[in-house]
Amino acid sequence: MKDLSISEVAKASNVNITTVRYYERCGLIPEPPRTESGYRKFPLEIVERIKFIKRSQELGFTLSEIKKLLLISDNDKKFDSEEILQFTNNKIKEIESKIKDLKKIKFLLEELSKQCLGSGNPICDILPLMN
Amino acid sequence: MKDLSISEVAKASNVNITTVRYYERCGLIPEPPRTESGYRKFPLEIVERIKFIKRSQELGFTLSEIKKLLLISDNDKKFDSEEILQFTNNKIKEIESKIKDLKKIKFLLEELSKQCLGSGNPICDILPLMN
DNA sequence: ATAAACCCTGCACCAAAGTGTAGAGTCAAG
DNA sequence: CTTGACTCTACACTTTGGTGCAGGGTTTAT
Repeated sequence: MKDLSISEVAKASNVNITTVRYYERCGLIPEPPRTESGYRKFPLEIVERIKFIKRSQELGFTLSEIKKLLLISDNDKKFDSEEILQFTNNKIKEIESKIKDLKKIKFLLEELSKQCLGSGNPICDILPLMN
Repeated sequence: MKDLSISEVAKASNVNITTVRYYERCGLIPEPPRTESGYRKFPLEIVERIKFIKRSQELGFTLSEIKKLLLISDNDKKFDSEEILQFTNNKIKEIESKIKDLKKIKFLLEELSKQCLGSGNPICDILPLMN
């Protein structure tokens, strides 16, 4: 198994090369080993990790939330069971509520789309959607 | 029906007062009428609109995406049916995919939570989650 | 009628999440 | 053995989404 250079990682995970270094600095990805001359060499799995980070961001999580989730999943010993349990249970509730609201927005979009097809006048009440 | 002052709006929608002005500047909420002396007076519905904006952000949408959605829902004449149809259909797909990935993360969290309870060693592979 | 509590504009500043640049070393192909 | 592509660090800059003044006018409660 060949390691990856930073630019290979960047290309494969579809982020900017400087973003990879930025994630390392922030502790979102572990510091990789280096070559003699100081070049980073990443294990293949890093690509999945970065994709996970990017996707989680698109789902509305901040880098610091994502970092905590990753550390927990890495089985970092910084956290005790109690804290993990609290974190995971909170996040689960948060996610359930996000799914609920995304479905509402989806419904709204479907209405808008329908009105567009059958040229009825759009009467789409977006506003009380989040209650 | 009494109108609302900017601070009433801010309090009711749980944002900073300056955020309300910011949203106005960005065109996310319409410019409200003013009193003689230049004070903004908002209709009650503005609160729902701002809540919708905040929530949509938490769901991973940017202000400019949210703006477009709101304009479309306002039946702004800037867009033709074709464009609306494209926009809504794309967003619907995006949302379906977000829901899918949120469910995956939820599953991961449930695994982590379980491992925490039954003190089995955590072997939770977060990384290939998004494929 | 005078504080306290509001509101206005304009501008500067802030944090998060990157991006770009300078200056220097490294590697690989011809 | 050098030219072009790649890497390094450090630091400055950018964009998005706001926040915080300063300096001024307004409203309300006593």
